[in-house]
Amino acid sequence: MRLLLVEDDERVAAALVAVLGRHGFQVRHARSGHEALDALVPDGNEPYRVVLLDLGLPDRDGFEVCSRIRAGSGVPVIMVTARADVRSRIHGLNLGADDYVTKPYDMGELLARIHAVARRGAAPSSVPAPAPDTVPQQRGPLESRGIRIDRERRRVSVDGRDVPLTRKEFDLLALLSQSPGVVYRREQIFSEVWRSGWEGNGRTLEVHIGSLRNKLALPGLVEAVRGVGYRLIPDGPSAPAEH
Amino acid sequence: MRLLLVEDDERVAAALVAVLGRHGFQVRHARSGHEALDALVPDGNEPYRVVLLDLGLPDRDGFEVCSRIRAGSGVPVIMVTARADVRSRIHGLNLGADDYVTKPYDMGELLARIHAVARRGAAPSSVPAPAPDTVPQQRGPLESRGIRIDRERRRVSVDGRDVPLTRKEFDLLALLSQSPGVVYRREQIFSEVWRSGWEGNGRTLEVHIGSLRNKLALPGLVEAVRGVGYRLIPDGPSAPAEH
DNA sequence: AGCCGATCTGAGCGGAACTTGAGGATCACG
DNA sequence: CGTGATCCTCAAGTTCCGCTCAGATCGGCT
Repeated sequence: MRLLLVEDDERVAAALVAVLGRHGFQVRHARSGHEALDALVPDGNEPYRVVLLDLGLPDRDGFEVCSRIRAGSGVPVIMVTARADVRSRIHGLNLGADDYVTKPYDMGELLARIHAVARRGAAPSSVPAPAPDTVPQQRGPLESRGIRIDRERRRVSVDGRDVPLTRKEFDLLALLSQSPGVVYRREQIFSEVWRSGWEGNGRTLEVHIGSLRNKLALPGLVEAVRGVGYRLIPDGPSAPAEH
Repeated sequence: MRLLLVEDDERVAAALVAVLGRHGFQVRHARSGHEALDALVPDGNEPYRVVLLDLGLPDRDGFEVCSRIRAGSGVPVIMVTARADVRSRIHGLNLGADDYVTKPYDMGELLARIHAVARRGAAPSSVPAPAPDTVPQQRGPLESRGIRIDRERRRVSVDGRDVPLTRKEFDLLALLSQSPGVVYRREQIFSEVWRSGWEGNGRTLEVHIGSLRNKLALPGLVEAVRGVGYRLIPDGPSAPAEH
């Protein structure tokens, strides 16, 4: 059974490869997200049954790698990370991870979880051939429509103008901008931007969306999807053709 | 989306039913393993997408219920229990559970995990009745007849043209397109697209089908099956038999 | 404590989405 | 063919949901 291990720490990787090997896995070790994505393109070989995604500290990248993997393949992903906070867990799972394991973990349990997702199997290799135009996944500062998002500095600028945002406004924008075009449902937004388990009682979300909108001053950027949630309209002509 | 909750504590169950209901699940509550197994035998209704298995202290029984469920059905199971020790975790996962969550848990995380296993979907049930409808579950964008359904973005396009749909219209199309050719019965449609088992009194369903049809402008795509429900006519020349 | 910005809540508005009802079309079956 | 059941269309209601504004509350800072 082939397994793809994504791990940037050589020593951890070596240990894992050894253990997994002893348990019957044929492990391919990728040192970076980029290498992992390369390894996942179908090459006629037996496909990977599981991806073990363990990016050390730059977890932001880990999340991104996860959603990119998910965008291009149906292979099950287990995120393994030191970030144990609930927000990160939820975020990882919502991004498409099948399981989320925090360090330190028990090796036996990890093995059991690997088997669990492996036996559940890959989704119908999501898009066999045709997926030309999909996945404009965002990396680094989002640069579209003149918007620049600096996640580390928590800074946003539009056409060079610096736009000061409050915490919630920024988190909201950061979340939505992760995958421009995809609809984030209300519950998902609440669970990721607010403390989890919190049910938005009043008009909280709408108000923040509102203020985000007029601070950015980019009409049509943040679109409400009635009864579902919100999304960002990506660059191009989204063709707001009416019925 | 139907969900089976197995929980022997009434109060815990009530709370969970409430929360899950608010998050769009149609929850059936089973008080015992026996009841759960009963509930799982196929009865023509929409099948359960996830089982939440939460047997309080008599965990021994919990394990047994899990493996019995697994023996008879491919439905994903999440074990929720107070037993946090590694041995139990491993045991549960090896018995066929898809995830193992220990109390106390974060509600948001539980929801995320439910969604994770639900989107991975049921494995072909090992034992039960002849699975005639091999349900070619659609994962990536559906591409057939020039119609493209992007569930993440909630976008539908026909021959490249973007077709804006309302919520019900989209949900309807998304449901029917899950298994093109298979007839969805009215009650089934109502229980999936509308909340809670509510028998559509008026001509609601027909109206929505109607507007879906002329928005898509693909004559013959959505077919009514008299007295039963609706279905999508798949690509091929399934029956050019004119009369 | 007192200030000030950020966040939350509630009411009202407007419009999109949904529902309902009636009449006409179509189908299955005798 | 005739008839009843079922489905489709159209044009009202009616509900629901997102937007805005204004005031209340929270929380960090001096």
